[in-house]
Amino acid sequence: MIARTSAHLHAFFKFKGNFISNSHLLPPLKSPLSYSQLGLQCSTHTTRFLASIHSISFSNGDQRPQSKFQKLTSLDDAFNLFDEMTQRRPLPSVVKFTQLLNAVTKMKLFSSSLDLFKQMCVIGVPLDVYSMSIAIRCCCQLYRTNDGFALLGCCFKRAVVPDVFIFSTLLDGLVLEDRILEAERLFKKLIKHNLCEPDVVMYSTMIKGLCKFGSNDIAIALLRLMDERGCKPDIVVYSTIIDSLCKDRMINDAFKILKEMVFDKGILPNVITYNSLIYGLCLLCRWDEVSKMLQEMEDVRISPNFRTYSILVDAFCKEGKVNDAEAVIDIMNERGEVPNIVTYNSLIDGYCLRGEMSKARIVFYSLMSRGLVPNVITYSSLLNGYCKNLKIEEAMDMFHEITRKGLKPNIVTYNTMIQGLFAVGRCGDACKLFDEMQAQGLLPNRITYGIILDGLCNNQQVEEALSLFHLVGDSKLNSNIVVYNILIDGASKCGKLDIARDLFNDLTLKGLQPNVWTYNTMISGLCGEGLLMEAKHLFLKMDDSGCTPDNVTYCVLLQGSLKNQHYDDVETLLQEMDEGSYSLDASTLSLLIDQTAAGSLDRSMVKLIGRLVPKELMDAPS
DNA sequence: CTAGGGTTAG
Repeated sequence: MIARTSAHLHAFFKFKGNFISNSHLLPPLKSPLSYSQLGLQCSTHTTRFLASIHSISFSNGDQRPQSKFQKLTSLDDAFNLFDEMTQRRPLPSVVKFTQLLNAVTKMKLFSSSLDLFKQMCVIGVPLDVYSMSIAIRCCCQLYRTNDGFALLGCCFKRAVVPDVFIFSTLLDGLVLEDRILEAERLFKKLIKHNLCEPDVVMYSTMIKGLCKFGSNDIAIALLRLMDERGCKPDIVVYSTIIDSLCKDRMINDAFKILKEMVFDKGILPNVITYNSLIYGLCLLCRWDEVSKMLQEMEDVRISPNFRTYSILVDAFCKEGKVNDAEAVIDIMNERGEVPNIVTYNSLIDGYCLRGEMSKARIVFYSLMSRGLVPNVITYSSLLNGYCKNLKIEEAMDMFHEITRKGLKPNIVTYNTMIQGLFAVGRCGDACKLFDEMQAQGLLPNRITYGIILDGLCNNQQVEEALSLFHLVGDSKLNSNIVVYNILIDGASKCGKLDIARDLFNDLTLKGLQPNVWTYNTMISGLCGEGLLMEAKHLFLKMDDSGCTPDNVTYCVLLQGSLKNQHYDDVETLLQEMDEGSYSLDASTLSLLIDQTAAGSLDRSMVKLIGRLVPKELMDAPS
């Protein structure tokens, strides 16, 4: 089974290792810009689509605004109205058709909207810059930005001059598809060739793209540039940047930008800005400041909305503070913000992560009694809970329940289940499921890869994991510090410290930054082999390279020092911990107590040790 | 009659 497994995995990752898509480069544009110069290929589908578009002259219908377009609530109504309009003679104006198109687009029915657009072309409604921009937006929202560019080509052909709306929409499409290089290129061309003067929306779209790509600095540079060019950044631009900084845990920078917005530009934050900041503070577990933010919102009379509550519920659950999450849900109910399935999913996940499966099930039944329908995420959380508790049969039941309920397990479901099978040592079944997943048309991702490497390492198949790793080679999959952390841990735990060292050196050569985990794993491995000097050396090195040691680092080093009778080091470490507000974990603490009792550790340290005991351990009866 | 920002499973 093992041999079959590995051949299998190898074969897969060898050929599919690079499934993370690369952006396609746009050829440089020449002025004047034309569709073909944008270099985007039409699909056959698009070609047919274009072929169906004809320009025929039209008669003007009446021009008064009609509210019936906004009143449309169902697609059927829209189609009926469309049919009725096409029967009228003279044909209603393009404005009427565009209003209808817009109504359907507002319902997010982009495909239907495009169908209507095609029919408009067929019956000869002339296209103007408005109708074109809506059609292009539909393409872009459907992740068919290339088709959007094809329509841009139509604009050129029929002398519709594309405006800043159309270009912003296309830019947004490229950003949506992660084609950031092309987005940048398009943006620069537009400015360079004076095709349109970017407005605040276009800047904000480009800034969103830069943030998404992880270049907050460049995004901020663009913020400065727009200001210089006389385009005033507004709350959306600022909030985009603030949100990105918050997501990247750069909360201080986020507050700096916020201050600039408020004090230099006189723009007050709104509920969206607050939500971003609250999210960022939650990520960093800075609960005091979260509550300050909520207080501030109340002071300036901005009510928290559904998303605010959702962020809080989710954050509390992730922190294990499920009771606090429950309290937030109560508040939501009181204030008429009805919790939805996502809210309850967070709660279920919170209980599952704490292993409180019966409570998770209670929430599960209560959400159903409220008429909410569990989705694949609900089941995946429960599945994950059972897996983490090593209740593999229950997990399997849950897995099958998903299909029984007519839902489809997704990549997360499979990843979770595969991880669960590895956790109980059922490697063969894990691999079978890996096959099944692909048979279902799901592509393994970097998480799958990590789970498999980790699963192999923890089931005495480190060699297998390493050969899989080498086979994947220089692919993007291996440019991930997590992969190294798993392998370094696996290698050192089975006594292959040389390999662990090699991996550690290799990652730096690749330009990867070791993180706290990497250092902790290496230090732990070195301590395990009694190589205290080398471990201490690495400890100093990590601090030098800007990686702050955490509790784990100190506890690992303490345990190493204790087990190797380096009592001087124990004292130094304890003092450093005291100065840096670190705390002891349960196992290190009990080791310290044992050694003090046995007389090998000086009693003068007891007081110091006492200060390092975290509150949780004090309360726990042991 | 057309374009931009916030939460959500591993």
